[in-house]
Amino acid sequence: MSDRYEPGAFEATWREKWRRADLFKTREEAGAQKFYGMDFFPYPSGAGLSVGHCRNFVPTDVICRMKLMQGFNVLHPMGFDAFGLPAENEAIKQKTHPGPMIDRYADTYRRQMELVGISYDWSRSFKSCEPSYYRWTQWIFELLYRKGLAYQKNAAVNWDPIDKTVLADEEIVGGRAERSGALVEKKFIPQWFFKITDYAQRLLDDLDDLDWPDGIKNQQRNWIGRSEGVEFELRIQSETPTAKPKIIDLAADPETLVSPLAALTFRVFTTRIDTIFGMTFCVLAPEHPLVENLQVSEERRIAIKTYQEQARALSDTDRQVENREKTGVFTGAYAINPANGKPVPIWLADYVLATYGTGAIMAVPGHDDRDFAFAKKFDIAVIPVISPSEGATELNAWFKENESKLSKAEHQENGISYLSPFSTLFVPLPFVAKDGVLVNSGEYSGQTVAEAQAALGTWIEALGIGQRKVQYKLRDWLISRQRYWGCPIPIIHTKDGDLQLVPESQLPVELPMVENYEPSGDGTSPLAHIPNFVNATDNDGRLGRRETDTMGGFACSSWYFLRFCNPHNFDRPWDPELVNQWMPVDCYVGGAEHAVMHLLYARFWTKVLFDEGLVNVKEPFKRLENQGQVLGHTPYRYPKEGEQLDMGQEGILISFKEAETLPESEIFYRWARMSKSKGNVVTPDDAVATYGADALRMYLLFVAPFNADVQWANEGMSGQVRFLSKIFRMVEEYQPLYSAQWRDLIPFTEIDDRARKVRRLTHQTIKNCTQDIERFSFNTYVSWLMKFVNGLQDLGIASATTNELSPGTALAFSEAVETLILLLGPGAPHSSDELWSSLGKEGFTVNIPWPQFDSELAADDTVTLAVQVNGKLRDTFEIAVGLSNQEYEDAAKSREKIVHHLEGKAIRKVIVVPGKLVNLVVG
RNA sequence: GCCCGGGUGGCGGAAUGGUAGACGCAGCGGACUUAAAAUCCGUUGACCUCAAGGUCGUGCGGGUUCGAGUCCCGCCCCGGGCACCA
Repeated sequence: MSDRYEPGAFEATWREKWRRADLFKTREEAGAQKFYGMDFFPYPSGAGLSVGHCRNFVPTDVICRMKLMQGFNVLHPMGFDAFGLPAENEAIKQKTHPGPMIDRYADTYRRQMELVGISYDWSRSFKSCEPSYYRWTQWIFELLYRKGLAYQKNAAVNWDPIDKTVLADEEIVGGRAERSGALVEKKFIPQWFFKITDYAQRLLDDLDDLDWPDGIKNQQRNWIGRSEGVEFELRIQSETPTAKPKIIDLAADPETLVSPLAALTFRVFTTRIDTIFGMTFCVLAPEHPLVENLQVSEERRIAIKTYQEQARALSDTDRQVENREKTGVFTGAYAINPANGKPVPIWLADYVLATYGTGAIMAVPGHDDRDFAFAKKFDIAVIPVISPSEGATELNAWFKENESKLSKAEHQENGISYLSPFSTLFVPLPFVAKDGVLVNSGEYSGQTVAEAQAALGTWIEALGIGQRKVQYKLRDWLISRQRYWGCPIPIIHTKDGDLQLVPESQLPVELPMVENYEPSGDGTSPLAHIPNFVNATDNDGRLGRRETDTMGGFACSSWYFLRFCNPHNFDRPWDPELVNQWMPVDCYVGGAEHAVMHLLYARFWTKVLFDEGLVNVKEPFKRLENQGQVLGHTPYRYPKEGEQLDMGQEGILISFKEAETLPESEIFYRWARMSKSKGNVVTPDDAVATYGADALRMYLLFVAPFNADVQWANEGMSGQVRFLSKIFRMVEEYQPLYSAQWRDLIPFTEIDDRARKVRRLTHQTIKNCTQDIERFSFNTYVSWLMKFVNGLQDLGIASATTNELSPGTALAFSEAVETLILLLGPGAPHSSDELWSSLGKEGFTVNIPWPQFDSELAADDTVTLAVQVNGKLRDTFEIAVGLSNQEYEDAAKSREKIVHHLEGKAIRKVIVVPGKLVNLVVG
């Protein structure tokens, strides 16, 4: 063996030995505990892996390898998320078929993962585009359909004109398609949805018990967007416009009551029912169906139509511009505020969304920012009904006195400025805080917001015009894609326009292998233009039409973790016994960008499958960890005069080659996510060739906390080369004195002070390494190993061969060397095996039991006691552990330096933290 | 605007309310060497001081505590997510 880390000499050899020994085939020993460790399902891109990807799966590998050594049955699989837009787009660009292309790319991924020594059980691998897999994706689709959780409806959807497909809300960022960057357009076509909204509450509730990063849990909570409120009905009165709208007293006007218009109603949802007395207008979304039924003058009808068309033409981006000026149009109709019987105008405005709640709101400009902005622009009354509790009484009195002045007409003349007389009594409007008291609200005046919400909710329910309701922002999951490269939806449209499921026995509906699969661009899938595919016989033997949309890739990744438990089952998606044996995934590792897509969908499917009794877990991923990104040093140049920059860019991306040719004043560097297009990718191939796989692994672990971003520097790996070399040298030098029998001999050998220190260090290191791997603190895991090596050197292991060692010390060093090699195993498995064999041992360290720490051996017999005077550190000294508080106190007081600080002062208080610190409070 | 993270030496970062800066990188000084590489030893937060020693120091301002990087209140800055969701 060499006295340094020479990866070229042994790493590939060990990987070959692991492969031949089938070392990572999943062990399923009866009686052993299980550990399911998994990385996110990767899409194998043509660029291959970068060291950034390794940052994900090296740590997972470390924890899986430790669990293997601890005797767990470990399931550590890897497969490929092969269906979907990225693969199809890439294949179109390359003028090839996505199937074979993905196979090639996946092979590259696998080769690179093996190069880094990841312990995947490849016998369980699959790609989501294989019929043997997607057969069961379709099977689950059918299950959802039968349960009423999959449905088709004509919907306004997000249309990506570049990728020529429909996209889910989640795939749109700032009005642009996340993938293609295209401005998303609106399109009305029939779409398939999964009814995830039925599970909103459970998806929210069950987050509480998950061991996930708080950030991800919060993102999911926000995405689900639960809010509690009241939904109630408003009656409408249409009327022809007059110069000044007259106020209609419904009760006093029998005509309005018999008029068919009087029966017109619409519903609104509010979370602030306590502000109902302050409702001064209502707003309908432009798309609200009621608008067509309003009887209004021709003039108004035209204005309304114009506004509706404007709103429809508006792209989502335009509509979502920050602080956009409010727009709207008065419908000419009035609704009756049920709280006080007063009519309020009904407006149309696009700040109310058709897709949330009822698509209509009661507007309370006094206590809502948006309503206030709208009221201000269109000069609508603003009536305060909530006040900070101080001053509420005076305010109420003022309202009582001035009630007559508060008519609508009066207000319109005075704008909102009429509030100024009591501005001293009132905070500026809109007052949106909830810690206030009702004013100007009839019998509810004086109640707190919370009290009034309860009372008014009850009142609405008793009146029979509404009820308390919970609303969610979560929308149903849009699953269909008008594209070729995806899992076909197993549905046949019959002649009569009915939908039928393809019988289970006929699954999978296979994707036809065709040459031309490019998007048709007409809003239909390319599959619609393949007669052999489209023409199908329905279940009654008649000619029907096959559904030609395919499922988005998130369907495939919503259950793959179940298939890994039983990947080659031909008859069933999985054997429940096997799935229940392995599930849930104990540790799931991947990027934070999937917070509200994949992770929410997979949870939804798992719950549906749980309800069906097909799995016995309600949640798929017990623990989730997000790795930080690896950023590459990326050169840019400043723009030349007149040159256009992309949004948010400060310069123009250039290659490293180009950067070398330009003067320093014209270029600058930024840290950017590694990507092929930025040319800043460091591949594992390069890193392994130059520094070695173990050096790469150790550097990835050590460079930063697991979830923090990393600024990549190749030089960092040379530090790990140095550290590993140090270990090789140490083991090489100690090898002649190594005794494999240390465990048996130590009990019969005298352990001197030095031996005790060696053993203490060894056992403390075992404890710390085990704990830190468990809690994903890999950087400190590596640093404990470094301290271990440094410590053994300080204890003279290097001079062991030249100096006489006591038998006990020699055995203690043998234990230490062996332990070091085993603790190193998860991080640097090649080196671990190489060192292990250099001690004359057979086999692989991954099969050797993980070292056990002995708390007695790990315990210190002396401590460094810190002595503070008035909280300031004044002295430290070594003292035995296990003394009484009094003994520590006395020892501290007798220290020379301390005596000096105590001179002439009285000790008022003494705090003793046993074995740590004594704080003397003097005055 | 709302919701999450985060702010510690020249750099990456450590630190269950108890000795701030572990471990490493980079630097500096030295040993070995004809020389270099490799390796080893020492040193490295700032300031005051010949020294012993002392003062300050974890984004800013307050507070709780015998004791605060850590807890509380109020801000500032950076990163991420959501956003006219009633």
